[in-house]
Amino acid sequence: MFSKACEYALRAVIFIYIKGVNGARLSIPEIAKEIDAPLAYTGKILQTLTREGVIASVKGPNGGFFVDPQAKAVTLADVVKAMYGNDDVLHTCVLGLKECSDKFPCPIHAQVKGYRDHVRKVMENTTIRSLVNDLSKGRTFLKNVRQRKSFRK
Amino acid sequence: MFSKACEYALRAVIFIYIKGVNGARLSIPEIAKEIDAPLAYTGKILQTLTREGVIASVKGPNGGFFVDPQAKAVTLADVVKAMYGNDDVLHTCVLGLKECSDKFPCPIHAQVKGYRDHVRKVMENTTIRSLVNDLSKGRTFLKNVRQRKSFRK
DNA sequence: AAAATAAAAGACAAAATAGTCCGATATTGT
DNA sequence: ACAATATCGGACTATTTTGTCTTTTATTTT
Repeated sequence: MFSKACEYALRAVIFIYIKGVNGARLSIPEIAKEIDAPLAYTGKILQTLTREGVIASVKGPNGGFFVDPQAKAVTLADVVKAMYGNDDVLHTCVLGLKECSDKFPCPIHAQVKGYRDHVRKVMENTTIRSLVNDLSKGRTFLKNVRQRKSFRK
Repeated sequence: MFSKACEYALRAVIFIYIKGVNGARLSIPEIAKEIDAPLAYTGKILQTLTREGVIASVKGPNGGFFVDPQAKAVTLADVVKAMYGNDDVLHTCVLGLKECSDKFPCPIHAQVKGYRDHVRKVMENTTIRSLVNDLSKGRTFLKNVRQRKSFRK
């Protein structure tokens, strides 16, 4: 659905909101490790997110990435837009038709339209902040837990 | 959502089912033009679809691509599988987690799960044949109609 | 002020995807 | 049998995406 870069971006921003809400600053290595993404590539992505105002950063010792306390609420769609430059990906037709719409539907428009609209609304209406609670309580997860072969008791 | 190759493939197969149901054979140029895709690339894709048994073909004069009358019903998911070699794309997590599931959900799993499953079911349960009627009656479309500037009356 | 630290910036490199081209092969009509 | 036609198969090119590396710049600590 989304590019790797966008997936990493979403995971990174969510992570920063968990650990960085109190103003704490997160380094590239910390973030890359937590979201299970390549280190240098994660740096590139964080750079883009900062430039686009999704997160904030400071250089130097004790620097890193954090949540700008006076920025307005960031949604999942905001992250997507920051990474692609637009939110076309939330609107595109499954068959790739540029003009697919209710009035000019592709053969499976009726069947999937509801889904696409729903996902778009979820992305537009879900703030990153709203995801933090479940995550920090361990009800949702940001990366795959390695399955252990067995436990010694 | 899908690769360009997969989009072309879906459009191509649907078209072949419209024009080729009575055993008529469609050439690469005819198909490429109708689905608005690059000629040679369309050839490549049709080759794959034929190899995978989604459609049939004969070489030589009056040859081309057609619907094998004794093949079992082809679904949208069959086309997707033919192009990717699997149907992973119908199962993947929005955030790119390999193990995302009800028991081990990503932060937005709950919000999008129902609809992802819906799309998968649509793809698996919708046969190409079932799309033909609306299409040939002009209720759905396979390519963008160029908008004319004006009509002379 | 100097040293240390961490992100920013930009040039590269690798891999995947998209797309082209051409010779070989199969089929049909004459 | 021969010529014409259309897909098949594979090599090749182009573009985009993914990822790395090195230098510069900003900030903080000593």
